[in-house]
Amino acid sequence: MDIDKSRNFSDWFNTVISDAALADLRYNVKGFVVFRPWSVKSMKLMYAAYEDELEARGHSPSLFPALIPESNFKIEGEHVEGFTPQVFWVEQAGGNKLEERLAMRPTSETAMYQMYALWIQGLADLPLKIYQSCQVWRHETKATKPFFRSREFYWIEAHDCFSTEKEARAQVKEDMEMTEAVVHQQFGIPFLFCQRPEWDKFPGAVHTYAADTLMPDGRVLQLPSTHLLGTNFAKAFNVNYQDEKGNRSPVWQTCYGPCISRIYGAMFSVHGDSKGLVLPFDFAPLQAVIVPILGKEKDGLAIMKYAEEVLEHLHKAGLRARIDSTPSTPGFKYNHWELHGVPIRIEIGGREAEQKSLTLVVRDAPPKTKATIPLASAAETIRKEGRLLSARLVSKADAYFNSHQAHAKTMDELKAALERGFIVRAPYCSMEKEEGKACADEIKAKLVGDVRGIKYGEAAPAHGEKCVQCGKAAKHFAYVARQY
RNA sequence: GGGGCUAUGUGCUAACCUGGUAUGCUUCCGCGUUCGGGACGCGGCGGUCUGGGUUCAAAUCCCGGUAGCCCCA
Repeated sequence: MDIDKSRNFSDWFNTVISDAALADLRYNVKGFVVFRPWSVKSMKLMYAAYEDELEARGHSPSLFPALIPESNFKIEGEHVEGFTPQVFWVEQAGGNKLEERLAMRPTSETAMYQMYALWIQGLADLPLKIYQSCQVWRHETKATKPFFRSREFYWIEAHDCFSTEKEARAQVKEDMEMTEAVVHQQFGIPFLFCQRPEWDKFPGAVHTYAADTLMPDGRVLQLPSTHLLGTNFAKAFNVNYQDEKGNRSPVWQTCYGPCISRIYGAMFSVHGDSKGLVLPFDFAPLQAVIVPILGKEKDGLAIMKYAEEVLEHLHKAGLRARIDSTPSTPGFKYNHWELHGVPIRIEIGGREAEQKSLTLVVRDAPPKTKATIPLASAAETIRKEGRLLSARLVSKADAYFNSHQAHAKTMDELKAALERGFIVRAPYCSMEKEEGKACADEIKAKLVGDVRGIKYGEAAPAHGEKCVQCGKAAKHFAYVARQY
């Protein structure tokens, strides 16, 4: 495809979606896209990795209904206010108007917590840690973008209840650790965890922490967020437990929402190159593709027979592999599978069949880098090369992310860094709504930059630091970036 | 949320200004020759987003709808 994603990311993104058949954007409802097999296979692997991580940390799967009665939806005040503008409503069934309209869940707090109220009686029922993998619907801004911001998306939401604030805060921290373990270490996507400003929290939450990653066009994209809900929802939905003294108290809650379809978009955007997708070995639908080079008719049969033997060897080792025996020429297939991000290509012609060897090409290798290896150790070598490829992707992505960070003391410095596509740290007056929002609005209006919040765990600035915008004493270092 | 641009077969595109038989490439199907970095020949299938208006006549002009892309908030 040959498009430089750092020069024209939008063009690269749309081309790769269409050429690698990740999604079909021709479905005729705005903001809704058809996800095609090549992206879905990867997303299923990503779901599985995430679900394993959640279950290893004590979460259990459930499935809640997609429709939420309006009366449930309206129980928690801030939540209603925040989400109502985005809700799709079901108002009719079979031509009859419903007595009460039903919200298509934009998120499931109001579906799940009324059930939690029934399930939780005492300390023995806590902690309760439940997740579901599902799709949700939000009537987003008209600037929809496949994978990044669509009106229907596929995610996991984990909703946890505890008897103490301390445990809930520990859960928020664990959510961040899971994000590191999965999104960064496995998917290879670096990010910065920010505590969002008071004016930019999840509706109904006490605190919101969200992972921001950086796209090749210099805009940040929010990946998983985790929220300390406090006892707001528990009080509204009567999710109470009886403590040792016999008192009924509301539970402390957290929720965590990694959006797989968006993370997948971030993953291929971060790792892709001018030839197309580059996928981490563990999340590629195909880990190795065998391209037979048939030559003259009489050799053809022997070559195909040997290719089958190689495939069987790889399948026995548990690798996802196939032979591309379509009639196209080898050169066409090389380009085709590079576009699709298959990590390892195996070329098998007359020479390989004779020597019982195979020629190996790794997706991110410099042009014309090929190695010939013996069949006996092929699966082992492919696994090793796959691991190395994934590791290179993480370090390349980290290097890019780390080299696009800046510090600004003045609005001019901030402006310059934002224009270069950086995430910028700057001293900032306050994350409280009354004191700090005006500066964020100014920064948005003047510099098209968004105040993303403060970095989790980072120390406050020394005395004497002044807010980059208003010049008042800075309580925080804020992180500012252009956002999706 | 505001604005701009656009919609012709699977995809890209010509014709649109100046109304009159819809162009070429690609994909796809068939046959044959090919195969170590995007092969080729011959034959075939397939199209004016949608609703209304103007007109003898609409891909073309006008109005609405829907969808897409881009810019701004």
